Amino acid sequence: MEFTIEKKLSKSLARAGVVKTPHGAIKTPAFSVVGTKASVKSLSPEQVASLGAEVVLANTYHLYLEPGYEIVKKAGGFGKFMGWNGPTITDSGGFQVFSLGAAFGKTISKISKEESIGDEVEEEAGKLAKIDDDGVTFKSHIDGSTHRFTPESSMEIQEALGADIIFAFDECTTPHASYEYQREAMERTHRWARRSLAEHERLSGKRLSKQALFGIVQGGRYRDLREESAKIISGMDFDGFGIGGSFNKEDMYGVVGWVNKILPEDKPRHLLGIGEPGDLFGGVENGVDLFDCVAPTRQARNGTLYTKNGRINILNARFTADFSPIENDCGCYTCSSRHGGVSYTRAYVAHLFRAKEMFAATLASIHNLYFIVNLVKKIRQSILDGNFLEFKNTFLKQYYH
RNA sequence: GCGUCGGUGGCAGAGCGGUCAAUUGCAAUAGACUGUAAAUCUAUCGCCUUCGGGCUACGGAGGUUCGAAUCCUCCCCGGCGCA
Repeated sequence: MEFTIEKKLSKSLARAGVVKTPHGAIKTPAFSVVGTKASVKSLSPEQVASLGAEVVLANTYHLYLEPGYEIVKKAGGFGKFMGWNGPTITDSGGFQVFSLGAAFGKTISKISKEESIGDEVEEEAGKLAKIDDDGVTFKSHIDGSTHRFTPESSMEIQEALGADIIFAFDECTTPHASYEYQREAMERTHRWARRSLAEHERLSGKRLSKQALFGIVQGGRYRDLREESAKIISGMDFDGFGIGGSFNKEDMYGVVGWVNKILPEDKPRHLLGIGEPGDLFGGVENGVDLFDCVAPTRQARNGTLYTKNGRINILNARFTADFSPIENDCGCYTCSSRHGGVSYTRAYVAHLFRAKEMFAATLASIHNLYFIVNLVKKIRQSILDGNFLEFKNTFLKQYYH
């Protein structure tokens, strides 16, 4: 992997560049589509490509459970397995430490909107992930069977999955964890980062085209932890960096800025799991090159669609007889007239959702992914054109009016 | 005509003397979703409300009872059986 910066802005940390991978280039800033189980839910790889996506991210834990990493390895890696020829990324399974651990059975998100920080009572009962210093023991959410992930096994699996960019095994914490716990988890993530790096070297040292390994910065919402983590992870020989963990919604961009001021400028930074429209501007402005997020596809499947005037819920009664496209001047397949001279209408998409037709998910996902992927492309162009701030202000004013 | 079973909130369908404005599912109306445990989840879902409560309701009309969706009588409607 190779990273070059084409243009940097002087008034912010924003930059535009290119990440070159063995499977093609990613023009950054870029949004990586999420295809957790080697499938972007409800979309074919052709649809993913034609909406403009350049890179797909899959998940180590999920592919380890099914179909198993040996199968994916035999297939030639998850990209080849699913029929995606472009660049690929795998997450390490670190997010499942959170989602199957502290967050399991609860409504908490990695983004906190309240001030209820540090008041979470830790309960072990019911969790599917148990953390110790050496690794994490998971109970499969599919059949309850027990599995063990360590930094070493995550590297081994990710090597088999064959993505161009892989991540160090980390612990994603909840935003409700105390400062003491955030520190403990961060320090553990640092030790795991060293082990991930060492194992990756051992596994791929002999290979010519080794996978790029990104280290992950943690530290929750605390400035001293985030800066300490950025320094320590920067000091390791990673090819790029992930910014992970939990955030408080209102100070998320600030946290990203603290970290990116410390991370080496010449390596790409991936803001893990973030990607709602407003967040993309905040991320880019604070030095982020890569994003991935399930929000566009998950929300699409649940009827929430992005428009430049904000989100709409296509299931609302007011759309049942609305024969205009989801968004008038949108260039996506769903909104354009590429398929027989007419666009799909809000009324039709609403009907598909109400009738529980699978095609609803496809049309909605195409629209949302196009919206997000293209928004990041426009952000990139605005950096190159030198009008990032104007674009940001115009967009956000209209979107969050 | 006789017998029999049944008529419950938009639909299906529980309840069978009080704790019933009435279980549950669906539909409906909103909301949520940020490295996918998710084509999921949450709330509301008779009318009014100063959110304490008030009012009208289980085919219709009477009745029994302190109290009825629940028991009795008659009527209306539907299924089935016999004529």
